[in-house]
Amino acid sequence: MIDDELWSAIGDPTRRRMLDLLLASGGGTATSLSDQLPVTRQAVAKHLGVLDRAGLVHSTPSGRERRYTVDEDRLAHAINQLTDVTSAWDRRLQRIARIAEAIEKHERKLP
Amino acid sequence: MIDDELWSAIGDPTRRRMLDLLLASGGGTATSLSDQLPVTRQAVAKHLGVLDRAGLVHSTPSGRERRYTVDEDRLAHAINQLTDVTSAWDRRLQRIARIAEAIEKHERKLP
DNA sequence: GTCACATGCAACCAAAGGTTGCGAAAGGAC
DNA sequence: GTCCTTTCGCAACCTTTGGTTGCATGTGAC
Repeated sequence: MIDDELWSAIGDPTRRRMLDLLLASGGGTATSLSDQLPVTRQAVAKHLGVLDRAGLVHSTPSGRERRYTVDEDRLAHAINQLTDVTSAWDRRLQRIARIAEAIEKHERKLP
Repeated sequence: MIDDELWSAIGDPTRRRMLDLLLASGGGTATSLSDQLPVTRQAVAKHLGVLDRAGLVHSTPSGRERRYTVDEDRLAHAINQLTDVTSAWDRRLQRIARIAEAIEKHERKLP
C-alpha cells in the first residue's frame, strides 16, 4: 500500500517545484527558494517543514542560514510508489479496454 | 507542462479510491460509493463534482439516481502526465547519481 | 396515496496553503 | 567595539478545501 504522507508531500504543486529546484541546484535555503517561486519565504518554510517530516529533505544550519538538501533515496522511493500507482491504473484501464472490445465484437455478431 | 486541475483532481486520496471503485464496478452513484468509503454521501458528491469539472467522470441522471462513469480517455491522459513527471524526476536523480559517482572517483585519486 | 430512498442545497467546522508583521541571531562594514 | 543588513523563526490572520449534519425535493415501489 502507498504511504499517504509521502504522497501528500509530493502531491502539492509548490512542493514539487521546490524539490525540482533543490535537485537542480544541489540544495538551497528558504530564502533562495522563495526567490524562484511565486510565494513568500514563510510559505516556503512551511513546505520545507512538511517535506522534512516526510523525510524527503534534510536541513543543516550553517551560520545564519539553514541549508536544505534532498534525500535522494527517499525521493526515489516516493517515485517508485508513484510509478506503482500509475502502472496499476494502466493495467486496469487496459483490462477494461479489452473487455469493451470483446463486448463490441460479441454484439456485432447479433444485430 | 502539466495540467494543474487534472493533477489536483487525482491528487486527493479519496478521489483516487473513488476512481478505483468506479473502474472496478463500471460506474456508480454517490450513495453506492459512499457505502464503500469512510466518508459521507455529501463528501462523495463534492468529490464527484471536482472529478466532473476535471473531465475525469461523466454523469447521467437515471430515474431517481445519478450514475457516474469514468472517462477512460481522460484518465489515460492524466496517467500519462503522471508518468511524464515521474520519469522526469527519475532522469534527474540518475544524472545526479552519475555526478556523485564521478566526484567520488575523482576524490579517491587525491587523498 | 403513501412510504422509502437517492439526490441537491445550505450552514457549519477543521485543516492546510498563504499572507503580513515583528523580534532575534549571525555576518560584514566602519 | 557599533551599526546595518540579512536570514531566520514565531504568531496572528485570511481563504480554500475536505468533511460533517440537517433539511427539502423528487422519484420509484407498494
